[in-house]
Amino acid sequence: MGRKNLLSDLLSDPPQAAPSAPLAEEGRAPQPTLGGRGVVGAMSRSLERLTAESEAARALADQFANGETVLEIDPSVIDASIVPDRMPGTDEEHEALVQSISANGQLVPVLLRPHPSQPARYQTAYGHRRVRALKALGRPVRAVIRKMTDEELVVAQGKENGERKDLSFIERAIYAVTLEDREFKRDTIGSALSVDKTELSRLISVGRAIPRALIEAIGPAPKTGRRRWMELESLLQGKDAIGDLAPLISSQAFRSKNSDARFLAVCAALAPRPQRTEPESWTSVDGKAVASIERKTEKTTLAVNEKVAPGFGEFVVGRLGELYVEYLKGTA
DNA sequence: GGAGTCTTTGCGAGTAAGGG
DNA sequence: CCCTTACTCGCAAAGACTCC
Repeated sequence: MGRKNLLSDLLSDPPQAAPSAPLAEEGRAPQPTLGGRGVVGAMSRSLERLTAESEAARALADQFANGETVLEIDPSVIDASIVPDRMPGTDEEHEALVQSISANGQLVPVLLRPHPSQPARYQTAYGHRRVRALKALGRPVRAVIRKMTDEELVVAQGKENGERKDLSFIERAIYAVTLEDREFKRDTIGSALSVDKTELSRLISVGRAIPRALIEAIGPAPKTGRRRWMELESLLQGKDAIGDLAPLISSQAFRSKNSDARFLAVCAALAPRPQRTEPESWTSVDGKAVASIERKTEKTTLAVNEKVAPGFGEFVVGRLGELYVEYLKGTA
C-alpha cells in the first residue's frame, strides 16, 4: 500500500526535513515559496500534488473503511516512537511547519499507538514533526490510534520514511543499525526499510563501520548512494577517522559545503595520494643528460634539454612517423 | 553434518546528468 | 533530441558463520 500521509507532508510538513543540524541539507530544506523555481516547475509540482492528494485521500478512505477513527489527542500525552528514525529537524524547518499547519490546519492524521506501559498516553508511529508543531501551536493532534506491537510500530514508522525515498542511504543505514541495536530481527528491519536482506546487510555494515560523528559531520548526502559509502567504508579501514579528519571537519570551508560535497571532501582526504614520480633522466652514450622522461598512467612525457643537445628535440619529432611504423610492427 | 542466517560479490535494469 | 556515461538499486548465487 502507498504512503498514507503524503498529503500531510505536502501541505503540513516542510518537505524533506532532515535529521540534525548538519543533516539539515540545503537541497532538502523547506521551500515554502516557489520563488525562483520557474513556472514549469510550479506546474509540475501542482500535478504531483494532485496525484499525492488523491493517493492520500484514498489512504484515508481505507483507514475509515477499516474502522480506524480519527481522534483529537492532547499533544502533551503523546510520546515519541521507541526508536528515533530521524534526528530532530532544524528550528527553521520546525517554524515553517508550525506556520504551515497554522495556516492550513492538520489535514491528515498522525499514527499513534496506546503507550504499552503508561495508561492514557500514546506513542508516535509516524508524524513526529506534526505532533511537535501542534504542541507548539497548543492545538490537539488529529490521530489514528492503532494497537501495535513494537515490530509493527517500527515497520509502520520505517515504511512511512522508506517508501518516500527521501531517506538517503546513510540515513537508512543509521536507522537499520538503531533497530538492530534494539534487537529487532533482520526480517523486521528489512520490512521497516523495504529492503531485501542483501541491502540490509550492506546498510548495517556501513552504518557500523563509519563512525557516527563522521556521518553527522557529512550529513545525509542525498545524492550519495551505497557504492560510494562503501568506498568510504573501505577507505576508513585501519584509520582513526575522527582524529585524522578533525582539522578538515572543523574547518569553515568544509561546513559551508553541501552534504554531498562534504562527503567528497572526506573521501579526497582519505584517498591515498598518488605517488609523485620524479622525471627519469636519460643519459646519452657520450654521458650527457640529454632528456628527461616522465611516465604516468595516461601519458609519457619526453623533455629534451635543448641546452645540452640543441635541435635534438626537433630531430626526434621529425622521425615520429617512422618510429610509429616500427612500433606498429612490434605490437602486431 | 545439516539447516538457517548473514555476508560478499557480480551483474543487469533503471535513471539522471551532461555533451554533441 | 539522442547518445553516452555514471550512478543507484535490487536480484541471484556462492561462501562464511552459527547453532543444534
